[in-house]
Formats: sequence, C-alpha cells, structure tokens
Amino acid sequence: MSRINKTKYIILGMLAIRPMSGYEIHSMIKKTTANFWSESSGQIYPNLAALLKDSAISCENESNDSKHKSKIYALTKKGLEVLQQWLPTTATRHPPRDELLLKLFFGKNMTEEECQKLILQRKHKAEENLEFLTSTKEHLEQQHKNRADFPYWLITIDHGIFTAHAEIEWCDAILKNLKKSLRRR
Amino acid sequence: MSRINKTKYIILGMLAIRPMSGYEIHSMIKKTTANFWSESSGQIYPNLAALLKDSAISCENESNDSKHKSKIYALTKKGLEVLQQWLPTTATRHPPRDELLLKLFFGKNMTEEECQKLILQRKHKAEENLEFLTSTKEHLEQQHKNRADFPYWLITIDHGIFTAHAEIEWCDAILKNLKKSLRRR
DNA sequence: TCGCACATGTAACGCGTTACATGATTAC
DNA sequence: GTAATCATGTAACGCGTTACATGTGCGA
Repeated sequence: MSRINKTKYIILGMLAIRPMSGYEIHSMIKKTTANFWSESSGQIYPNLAALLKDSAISCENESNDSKHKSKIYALTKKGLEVLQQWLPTTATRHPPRDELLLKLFFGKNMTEEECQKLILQRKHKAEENLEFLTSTKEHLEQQHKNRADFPYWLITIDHGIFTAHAEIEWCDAILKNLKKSLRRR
Repeated sequence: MSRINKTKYIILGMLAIRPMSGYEIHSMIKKTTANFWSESSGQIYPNLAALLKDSAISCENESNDSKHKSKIYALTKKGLEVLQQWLPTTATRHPPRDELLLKLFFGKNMTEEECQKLILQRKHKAEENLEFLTSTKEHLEQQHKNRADFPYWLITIDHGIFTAHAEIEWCDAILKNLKKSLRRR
C-alpha cells in the first residue's frame, strides 16, 4: 500500500506552480527537489500520459516562437483537487537505506583507516551540499522572495541545511574517537 | 549499476557477528539497523540460498535442544573476503525520498494548519526515535561494552541521535515561522 | 561539424514489498 | 484452545532505474 506511485503527485505539484513540459518538470525536479526527491524520465512521461487520460492535466502542443516544439501540460481543476486531497494526508515513511551506516555497522571487518576514509567522504559531501544549499537560499531570497511558494521552498532548503550541519558534526565527533583509538595502537 | 543487491552484504555482515538462522538475521536487522536499513524476508531467504550456492556461507541443520529446528548459517572464508572487499568501497547514494519534504515543497496548496500538523507528526516521530536511541545506547554501553562491534554500533546510533536532534530543531524553527504568519492573518 | 541542451518517449530488468502458505512450539 | 512467536519459504506485482532510440536547434 505504501508503495503507491507518488510520481503523479510531484507532477501535479510542479504543474501547480505553472504549466510546463515534461522536460521542464524533470529539470525542475533535478534543480529544486534533488535533495529529497528524484524522478527519472522513465517515470515522468508514462505518468503524464496517465494523468492526461484521467483528465487531471491538460495538454497543449506548443511550438513557442519557432523554438523546440514541446507539449505544455497544465493542471486541471480535477488535478488540483487530487493534489490537495493528497497533501494533508500523513506522510508515509519508505524504508531507510543508508549504505555508509550499513558499512560502518560492520566496521569491525575493516581497518580503522578504511572507516575514516568512508566518513571523510561523507563529510565532504555534506560540506559541498551545505555550500550549495546556502547559496541556493541566498539566491532564492533575492529572486523569489515574493512568490507564494517561497516560504515553502525555504522550509525544504532549511531542512537540508539543518541535516547537513548535523551530518558534519557527527562526522567530526566520530572521527575524533577514531583518531584517539588509532593513536592508542 | 547502483541498483546492485546489497541484501547479500547485510547477510554476510550479520553472519560475521555470529552464525545465525535466516529468522535471526531478519530479527537482528529489525532490531539493530532499522533506522538506516531494512530487509524483508522475501529478500533474505532467496539471498541466503544464493550465497550458499556461491559457498560464501555454509549451512547446518540444527534442532537445538529439542526446540524449533532451524538452519544455522555461518560465514565461510570466501564470504568474509567478499564482505571485506565490499566494505571499504565508496558508499553509493540511492536516490532520496522524503515524502514530508515533498508535501511541504508544495505547501502553497495546503492550509498552514495542515502544514503545521504534518510537521508536528514528524517532530513527534523524531522525539520518539530519539528516546528509543538514547535508551538503546545506554543499554548497549551496559551490556556490550567489550564487544569488538560495540564502537561501530555506537557510531550508527550516534548518527541517529544527531539526525533526530537536527530534525527536532528544524521542526521547531519552521513551526515558529508558521505561527508568526498564522498570527499575521 | 561537433557537441550540448532541448525534448519525448520506450523496453528491459530487477529490486523490494506485500501477501500468502505452512507448520512447530510456547504461554496463557 | 488459541494466540503469539519461531521458522522458512514462494509468488505476484509494480516501482524506478538504466539504457536506448530519435530528432531539433544552437553555439563554438
């Protein structure tokens, strides 16, 4: 039951921002929700077709200004209702999968140097991510401050920032412990 | 490529702790790695068979003391090598999926009360989890302090604790903002 | 002209969950 | 007796990724 296809909802949500082509939806997802949600085109196009069939979205063939011709989809009244019905329902957790933690759980079977290396990789990723999120936040505050979406987008970015900070602190804390035990040998 | 079956590795890792039955592996996973990794029996049993075929594990039918008869699996030398080869390789990220963040990203299409409710649900979950992790940590420190596994298990628990704290702080921060804007209406 | 971004799609594949089947033993 | 736990498995299903196919327009 929890394995229900949510691609439809992210499509509806994106089209609630403004009408878009499938390609635009995909790039939007990669640009804005990459930290907490991803979709592949292999999911998007079939779901667009299904939503169209259910008349949750409408489609207009547009060759906008002699440029690339694309299918511009728009949310219908029914589509908005479907979205609004889903949004307030309790968010289900899909099973967690953090490969680094799994490896560290079995860390006894590695050298401590190998452990250290894995943790450092994670730390670097978190630092990069933090930097990216911070600059995205600034950009958002400058460019889209007055959009109705703005406060909600900020919420998701802040989540990433809080999480990245925690990740870095955790890495530092356990790296310190590892160094201690490495020195003791 | 990144969709490679990791169930085999968690099985090998668990058997590196001590020989176990499939059922024990499953309960162990539910008890110890639930926060960052889960497996269903539909994954475990077929993978046990595959590992046995590859002679990465061995199997002994044991009816231990007239109790339930179960198949006790043990890691072979080859199995340990497979595990040790995998562990130090860079941990790959599987695509993230956080349904709450997705919903909040589209929060414009909800009432702020609905948003608030969703966030509170998350906060409660994080608080419960934090409590559970803290008591688990205490229990571990009392009971398993001298196991070689202990420091590594602690690392994964600490990750959960750091993350839960961050989650709670984030919830509080954005709830405060929501309340402000609710009051402004 | 070569590559990149734009643009839409399909097919294969397999991972992982859910649900079910079966049966023993223990505890109330 | 009947519910819960121990214990092992299988089958269906579908989600999601990867890879591929196809083609346009633009800039270096």
